[in-house]
Order: sequence, then structure tokens, then C-alpha cells
Amino acid sequence: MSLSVGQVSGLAGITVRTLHHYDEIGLLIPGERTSAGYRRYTDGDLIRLQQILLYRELGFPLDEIAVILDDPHVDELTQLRRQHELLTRKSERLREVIAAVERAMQARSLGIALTPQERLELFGDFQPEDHEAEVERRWGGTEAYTQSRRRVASYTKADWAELTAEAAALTEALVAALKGGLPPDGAEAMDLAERHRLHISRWFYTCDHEHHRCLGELYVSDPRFTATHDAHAPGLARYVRSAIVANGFRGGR
Amino acid sequence: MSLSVGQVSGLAGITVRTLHHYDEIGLLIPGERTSAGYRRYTDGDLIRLQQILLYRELGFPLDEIAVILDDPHVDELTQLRRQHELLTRKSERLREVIAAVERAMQARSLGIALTPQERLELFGDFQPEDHEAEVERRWGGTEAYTQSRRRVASYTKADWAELTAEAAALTEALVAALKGGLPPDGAEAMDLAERHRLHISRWFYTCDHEHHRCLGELYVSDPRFTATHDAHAPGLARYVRSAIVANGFRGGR
DNA sequence: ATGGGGCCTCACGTGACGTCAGGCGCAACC
DNA sequence: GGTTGCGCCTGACGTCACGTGAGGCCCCAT
Repeated sequence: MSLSVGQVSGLAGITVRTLHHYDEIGLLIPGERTSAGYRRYTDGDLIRLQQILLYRELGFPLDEIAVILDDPHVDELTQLRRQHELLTRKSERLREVIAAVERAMQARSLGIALTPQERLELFGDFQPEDHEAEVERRWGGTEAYTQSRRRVASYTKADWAELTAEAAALTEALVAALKGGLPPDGAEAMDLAERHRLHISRWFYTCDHEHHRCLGELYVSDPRFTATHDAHAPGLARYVRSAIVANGFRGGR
Repeated sequence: MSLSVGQVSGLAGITVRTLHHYDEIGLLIPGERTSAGYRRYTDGDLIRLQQILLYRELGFPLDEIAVILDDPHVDELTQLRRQHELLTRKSERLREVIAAVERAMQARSLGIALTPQERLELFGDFQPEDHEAEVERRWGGTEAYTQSRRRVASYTKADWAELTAEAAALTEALVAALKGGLPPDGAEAMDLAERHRLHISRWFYTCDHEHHRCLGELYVSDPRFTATHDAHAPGLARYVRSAIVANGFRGGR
């Protein structure tokens, strides 16, 4: 009960050439060949092909797929769980994009123009691989980065919930301080900056005052960070930077 | 308020090279250049970029994206509606894939093995563009195909509901006939075959007895059609083929 | 025995970038 | 006021995942 290239290509919705290619690079070598050299795909081959197509659709390059599938100490159930998680993540991202498009439609039909930044953030912030790759490029190699990465990887859902709640409260307080007209070098703002520093230290990496100051600079110099902050309140990025600097003078040295 | 390549690449989560590429092929030419030849992206450019990235993620090739976006008599709201529809379609497909993975997990943890066909159907049947491309390859150029395509394109939701209901009822009746042991060349089965032929004629293209016979052959020779039929009841594909042949002799000539 | 459809192996083409190489622009730092 | 560094520029070649023939077996059906 083995199938020919044509039959498999029909079943899987791919071309014969693709199957040839996968054979060439050793990703999917048919279990048998007829005496005439015809490829014959067994049931096991088909299962592997389905896995390949799934990971391919998730955006993995073929050589990585080979590594993933040929890992000997990973059984099929684990593969399925991985796939499931990646798929749901992708689905969530898609839902956000859809929501963004809906917002844009609403805005458009009301005659409001969204800022381009607001619309591009979707791509800048949510594409998981791309974003991580970019982070790697900017921060790769630094100690803070690797520490942060190790910690974050071990977080449970509950941890994440706590983390984001804490971050949200902090942002809210900062917005309130800004809108309340409190000076960035006042005690309240400095306290908030200190809370911010401790937040980073607790959840991501040990952040001393100097590092904190670098972060503050980044908030105003990197347009992505600036946009994220200023989305909550205009001028927030600069306000936070100032508060951080003031707090650094107070507590640092 | 224009941005440099680096700033745009950061915002959009893409590389500088990609922006250069889009400039080279004329997909996204920055609105301005400084005297030194530096690219400067305006707000309009960013909006266009966002549209490009959306269509790109939907799998469109870049030249097609250019055609879509440069279509003069399509305003932004229409674009958004198109995007929204395509995205929701993609989301639905993703949900089906997720559901399939969940089924596979359940089956696996219960120790049941799914047939490879069952798993590959997902890719064979639901990838919209690929599938259509394959249909084009197999049937492109035939008159029946173009006719079917024209008609199907004009169907409303209500039409589709009626169509699928009719098809489901027909399938059910065929399954009942098969399971009831009625001979495929008996009057009842032939009547059902005739109903099938009229169903095709009504909804897709004028289907005479000869064409109907070809279709019957296809049901048993093309594993995809066979699988679709036999999923309802084992042996259904062959049963339908026989009934069609018998009906052809009765009514055809 | 003779097509015709499916399959084979080269082998070059293509789309969407990645990746240097070599060099200008400009603000900062010494 | 050089020079260092970073960002930007233009070629130009490399890469990945195939697409697209060309030329030639295989095999079943007429």
C-alpha cells in the first residue's frame, strides 16, 4: 500500500517537484523504490510529510525541520504539543492583526486617520521570530540579555500574568504622574522610576542605576520604544527618562 | 517628519535590505531623498508599507501586491475589507489545522493511529491558492471548468447554503442505498445518480451522461475524490461510479 | 507496436531577499 | 581638525525553496 509521487502530490496539495526536492536534500526520502527507480511513499513517509508541511507553514526553514524531526529523543506526542503551541500562538497573532484591521476600518469609515506608527507596530512587535532575531542583533552577547532570556523562558502563565499586571500598574502610575504635572525630578516620579528599576531587576535582569540610565536613553532614542511609551501618553518616554536620571543621582552616587 | 531606512526597518520589523529591494523593484519608492541620496520615508510610504506587509504575510508575491495596491479604482476601505476577508479565511483554516492537531493528539494518547490520508487532507483540500492552482493545472482550459468558475463566483451565501444542503442530502441518500444493500444498477441507485448529475448541472456546469461517466471514473481513480467519498462510507466511490454507469446506459443511449 | 500519461534525472531559471565589499555623510570625540 | 564610528549608499554575488523545461525510460491500453 505505497503511493507514487503523483498520488502523494495530489493528496498533500504540493507539486511533484517539491517531493523531488525533499528527496534531494534528504528531508523526505521515500521508503521504497521500484526496480524502475520510481519513488514509492509508505504510510510512515506520509506521516513525516504531514509534519514537514505543518512546520513549513509555521515558517521553519527546511534544514531546521529536518533537525526537529530527526531528534531521536522527541516522540510524536511531543511534536504535536509543540505544533499545537506554535499554531495557537500564530492564531493569536492573526487575531490581533484582524482586530487591527477592524480598528483601521472603523477609523477610516469615521474619517479618522491612524498614525503610520500605530499601524506598523503590529509587524514590529508581534512577529515572534523576526523580532527575536532583531533583539539578538541588537543585544546579543550582552550578559543582561542572556540572563533575561534564561529567566523569561522559565516563566509560567501565572508569572506572566503577575508581570504584566505589575507593568500595567506602573505605566498607569507614570501616566498619572505626568498628567498630574508632577515634576520628573520630584520625589514621586523618582519613586516610580525606582519601582521601574526594581521591576526590571525582578523579572528580567539585574539592573543597576547605570544600566537603568542607558535604558532611559533608549526610550527616547529608539523610535519603537518611544512609540510604545507615547502611545500611553504623549511625552511619556521623555518623562520616564528624566525621572530615571533624577533617581540615578539620588540613589546611585 | 520623514524617517530613514533604519528607523522604518525597526518600526516594521524588517531589514534594511528588504526596503532596498522594494525600492529596486518599484514596490515602495521612498517619497523623498536627501541631497546625499539618503532614502526618506513619508507617512504615506509607511501606510503603503503596512499594506505590503499584510499582503505579503497572506502569501501574495510582490508583483501581485504592486498590482493590487496600484489599482486606481480601489480605495483604502475596499483594501481593508479585502484584507479582512482574507485574514478571517486564513484564521479559519488555521483553526481547522489546530483542531486536526488536537484530534491527532487525542488519538495518539489513546493509542489509535490515524490514516495518513486523513491527516494530509488538511493540506490537500484547504490551502486555497494552492488548491486552486492545482485545479487550474488539471482542468484549466476545459469549457466545463470556466463555466463552473463563472457561476460559482456569482453565488451568494444563500446559494451556497442551498447547494451544500442539497449535496449533503444526496450523499446521505447514497450512503443509505449502499448500506441498505441496494444494487448500484438498480432503479433507486440510478435515480440517485441522475439526481447527482442534475445537481452538477444546476450548480456547476452542464453535465451530460458522458461527462458524468468521466466524473465517475475520476471518483475511483483520483485518490482525493476517493477519500472524500469513502470517508462517508467505505466503497462509496465505487458504488457511485457503478450507479452512474448504469444510469448512463438507461438514459444516455 | 504505438501512443500517451506518469515517472526519471539533469540543469538552468526565479523570487525574495541575505551577505559582503568598497565608499560617502556626518556628528562626536580627542 | 583629523579620525573614529555609525548609518547610509550602490553594486554584485550567494542562498533557499522550489519552477520549468529537455530528453529519455516505463508501462498500460488501444
